[in-house]
Amino acid sequence: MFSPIKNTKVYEQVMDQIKEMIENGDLIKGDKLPSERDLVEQLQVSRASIREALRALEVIGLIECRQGEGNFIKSSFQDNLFEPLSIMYMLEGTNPEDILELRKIMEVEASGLAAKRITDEQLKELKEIMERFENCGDEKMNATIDKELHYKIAECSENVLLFNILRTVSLLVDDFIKDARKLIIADQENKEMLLLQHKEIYLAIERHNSVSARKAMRQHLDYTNKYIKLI
Amino acid sequence: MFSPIKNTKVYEQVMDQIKEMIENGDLIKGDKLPSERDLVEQLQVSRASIREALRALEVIGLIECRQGEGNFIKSSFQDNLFEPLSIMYMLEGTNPEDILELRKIMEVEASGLAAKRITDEQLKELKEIMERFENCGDEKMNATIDKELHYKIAECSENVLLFNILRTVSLLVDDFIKDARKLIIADQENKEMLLLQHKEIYLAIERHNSVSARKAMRQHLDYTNKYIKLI
DNA sequence: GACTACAAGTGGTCAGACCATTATACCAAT
DNA sequence: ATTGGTATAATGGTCTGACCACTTGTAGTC
Repeated sequence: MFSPIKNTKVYEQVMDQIKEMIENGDLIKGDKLPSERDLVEQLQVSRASIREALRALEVIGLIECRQGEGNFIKSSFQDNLFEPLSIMYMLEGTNPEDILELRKIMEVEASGLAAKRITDEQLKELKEIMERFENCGDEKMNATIDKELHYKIAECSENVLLFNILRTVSLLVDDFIKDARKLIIADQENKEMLLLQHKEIYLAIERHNSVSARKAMRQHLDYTNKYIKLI
Repeated sequence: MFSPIKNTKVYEQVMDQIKEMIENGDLIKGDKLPSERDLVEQLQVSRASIREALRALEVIGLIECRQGEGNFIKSSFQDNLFEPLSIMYMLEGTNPEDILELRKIMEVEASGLAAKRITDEQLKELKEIMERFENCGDEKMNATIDKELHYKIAECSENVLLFNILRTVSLLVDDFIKDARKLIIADQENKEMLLLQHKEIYLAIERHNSVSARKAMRQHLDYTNKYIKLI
């Protein structure tokens, strides 16, 4: 019958107005917001409220605050999801295997899409990463390149949303199972196995063979996931 | 050679301390934080800084602020991701089809997992929703039950992370293509088609047939996605 | 016993001050 | 002409103390 009264806080209204300007395109990536003191006059609220709103916009990844310079609309939104996802993971009583499962799902599909959509240009970049991967002795560097490779494949899926979420999920994996990667690579036999698996993925993508790419990625992640779970 | 000096702001330190207490389990779901004035004394900083930190924690979904009562650790984290994901979608120049594609990927896999893991109890609940879906004439109600069904299937995947992210992605879809669902349902022929498709999904899950469940869900989403893209 | 009115505690907002950092322009020394 | 210093203004960061708005509990009243 009745709907509850919503008590709109000032800082929420400030947030909304700024968000709206961004949605409307009045403010775009990299733009500088009016100074906090200007906003005080324009919006007729206290600076404290302005700042609370800005703080909120900052943590959701919309703006970037630089002391002495000003407040800016962020130009990269790649890491927005990490904080909230990390919190969800921590407090929702999540099974650690859930995250591996989720990553597998996304990575497999990303690989399939990449095989379909990758351009020659991107293929060259991917090949270059593969070569560095093969010729790399240092273990730490090896792990870095491994990440880079998966990252690149995800990017080639040409689905920004998938790419960014997958990236966030991978960060979570790294964060909570950070030692596993090293352990896997430390073993020489594994190392060769991994190299082989990556090669298969690469070749499938190169041939634009989506089915093979998904299969190769699935096998690869089944292998590494099994390893991680043992720890 | 050198690494940049990090200028740690006060509100960030406050955030970190509170987050740490939560990570350590000193504060758990539903707990009440000390009052802002208490925190001022304990942390020896101004209330403004405390409040900026609390605001930040609020928007990432960690705490809930209730005027007159206090600040509490949130007990549900289901909607944390929406804001940042929505922003990413808006500003990253995302192709609208990306989100449909992503939803399809996740929903198909969720359906497959649900077929594997669903309990008899959950099956009963799912069946009950299906029955309501069949016997429902009202279009608006129909859309609601449709959502409920997909939602339940995702839940039965027993992967909290997948469930929550899928839920968020679905919210995004609803938000940006909100009229499509009505249009689809408005057409009587479609309506029967959709009912049939849902039934197939349900039956596959009931038989714990993962492959069929994924296939049925994929066909269903191919159908609706095609419809949406026409608009 | 049920209702009312008040008081205490809490988050929400405001005003104004000062600190810390950055950018800029100008100047001096080389 | 380049480098380094200096003064200044603009901006974000922090602090203080006051008051408003809401929730809760309680003492008082009928």
